[in-house]
Amino acid sequence: MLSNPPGIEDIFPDQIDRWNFIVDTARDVCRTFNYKEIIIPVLEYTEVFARGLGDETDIVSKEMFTFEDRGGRSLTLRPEGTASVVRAYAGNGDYNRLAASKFFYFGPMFRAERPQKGRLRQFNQFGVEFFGSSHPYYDYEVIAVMDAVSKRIGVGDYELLLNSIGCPECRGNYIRDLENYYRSHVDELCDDCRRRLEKNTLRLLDCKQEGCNALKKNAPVINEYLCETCVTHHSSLKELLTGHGISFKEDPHLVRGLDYYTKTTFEFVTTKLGGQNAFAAGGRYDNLVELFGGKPTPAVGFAAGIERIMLIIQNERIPRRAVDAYIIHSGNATLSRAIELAEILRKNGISADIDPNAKGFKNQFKKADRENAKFSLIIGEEEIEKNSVTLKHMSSGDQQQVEMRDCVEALRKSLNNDTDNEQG
RNA sequence: GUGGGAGUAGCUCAAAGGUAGAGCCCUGGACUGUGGCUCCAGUUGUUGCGGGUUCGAGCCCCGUCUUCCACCCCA
Repeated sequence: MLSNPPGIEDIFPDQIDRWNFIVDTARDVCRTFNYKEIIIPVLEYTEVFARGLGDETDIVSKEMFTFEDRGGRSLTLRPEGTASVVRAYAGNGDYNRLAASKFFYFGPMFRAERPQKGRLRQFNQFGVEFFGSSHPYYDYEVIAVMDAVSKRIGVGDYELLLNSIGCPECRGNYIRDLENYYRSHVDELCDDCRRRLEKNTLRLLDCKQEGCNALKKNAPVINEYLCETCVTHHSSLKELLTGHGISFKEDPHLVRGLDYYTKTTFEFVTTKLGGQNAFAAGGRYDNLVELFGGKPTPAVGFAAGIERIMLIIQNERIPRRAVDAYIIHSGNATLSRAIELAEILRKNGISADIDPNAKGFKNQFKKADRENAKFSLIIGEEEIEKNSVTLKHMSSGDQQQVEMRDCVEALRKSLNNDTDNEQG
């Protein structure tokens, strides 16, 4: 038996209603904020990520699926979406000449990590990116999109963590002092943190080891280093969030794994994901478009993990999409009438299924039941003689015989009634 | 990449180194034109794969694959 590569999974139909519920909700929320869907490629030149995310980041240095094409150019399966959207935006005059552009996307991402709960090698993200203004309203807006998605999906008990990591200027001062502070305590650090000290000082604040955690208390805090512009931006954002009913928790230790962030960073976190806690994360990246060769364009966005949200709501009941009509026949002439009926129903937008091999009504009713069919339609010898069809409402068991030509109308009416009742 | 646990029927799980089992599911029957409930019967299988130890391995050993958990990191 062949198997999947590790961390690369199939999603079978029994999970699809849940999946679509998440995706449809996200898409609909984006629509209400006037974000436009963009489809970006899965493969990019490696340079897009190396330059965009930073050579020294973990993702680029050890987690990418990279290979050469036949011409010897290095290609990489995208590990995230933002770099691609920025690449696309920067290179497309139809959009980058506009005062503002608003995009969202869905799609699979690839990272060569060791799989565990909530962490796959191929996973799907839903992401939102805004280009064209440094106004804190847009930081608020993308956060509001994710907050609305979370609420509508029913992600319970989540928290929004918020921080500002400043602009390159004020952050530079901060990192220098942070580095000095930790350097003076280097013998108290764990091995990982000594490495972080050389590679990515900000990540020292993430360590969960006891010794390093203790050092955190007296470490310099980013807030005190932010320049006036960054401070103003951050407090405006906080006012907007508070003023519009989005609660958040300030976390001065919240840093992101990618180099491109400036000012705002945020994470939506929950305790339901095992060792992982974030199901969406993002921030502002005011310098990335320029880095990709575009004109300087402030931008802000986030990405959410669809599989992680699937895990969070795995015990919630999601309405199951079921076939409208299961057609039951008794072979021969009744089968060909049954097939005709299926065709008529389908052309009228009513979903219909049929099993040509089925023998016996009992057998077919069982299948209808298993398919969760709303109606069973019987076409047997008796119905053929009368040119009629018997409709059986499966949940109530009610049954009526109607003229063949009235079948579509009768079904349509009953299906609408059911929908109204469900909604009411 | 590091460290630990696990892998037996479609699923959830049993089986002191000595003949592979239960529940659910599935198939059929009781009920030949009526599903869900009940009862009865039946198939559940290369014990992940490959080696080794042993008279004998689902069980012990080695390797490998997959999976889970944690670390690293991240959605």
